[in-house]
Amino acid sequence: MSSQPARKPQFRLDESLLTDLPPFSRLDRRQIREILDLAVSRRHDAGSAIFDEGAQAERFYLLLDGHVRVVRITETGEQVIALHIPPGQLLGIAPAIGRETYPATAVAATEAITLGWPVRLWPDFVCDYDGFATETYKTVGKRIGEMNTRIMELATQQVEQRIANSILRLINQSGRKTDEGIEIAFPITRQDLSELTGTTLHTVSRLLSAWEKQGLVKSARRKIVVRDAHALMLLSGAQPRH
DNA sequence: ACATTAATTATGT
DNA sequence: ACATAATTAATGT
Repeated sequence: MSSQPARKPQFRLDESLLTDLPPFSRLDRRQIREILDLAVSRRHDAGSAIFDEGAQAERFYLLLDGHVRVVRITETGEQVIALHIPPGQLLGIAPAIGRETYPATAVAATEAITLGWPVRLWPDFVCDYDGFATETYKTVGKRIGEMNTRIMELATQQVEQRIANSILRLINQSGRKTDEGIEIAFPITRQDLSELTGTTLHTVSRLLSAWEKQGLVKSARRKIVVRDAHALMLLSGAQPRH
């Protein structure tokens, strides 16, 4: 149930793991080697926490494989999902926003592989590695932007539109094409979707059932396939550009 | 226009 | 067999 202990890779990690990822794509082979040799790789079981809200931020991570959801818990024990992180992105980058503790909990949505570095290396990364700072601040900006629009949706849109919008974002960021349509690439429950959109799992269930009858989506346990993204867009209340 | 409650059924280990 | 997930209807705000 819990994750494996952190360890130095007993075999050298291959440089190709990082060369195509935006924060590192401007670096030469030698620099990537340095970075990999400083990293600790770690495997996380699905459902296990990678780090906890409020804990001292000791490391920042790169998600090599798998999907992660970032979650906050309210006083009353209810969960709210802040966002999902697809493979290839940084997470736990508390130092980037001037924090010493993690602002939220990161849970592996699937089995996940991370690379981790001590936060004290952050300043070195920022000044030694060309493009690292600008790229990471770009992703921070994107995430803030996404959370921002979700706040707007929560305040103004109806449940149906919020769910449609969330599903559309999920297939944009983590969609995988199948013969049936575009599938959300990690397991997601009605409960998850309700925690993402501020509603109940019952309402999500009813809506998905209705959409399924109309051929908009096809869903099974912990799985959602979008068959008609365009129709979902129409439901989402997005303004068609004139 | 939604939540809540509750009962029932399906699905994966 | 058991826990988790999903459906459905009825009722409440």
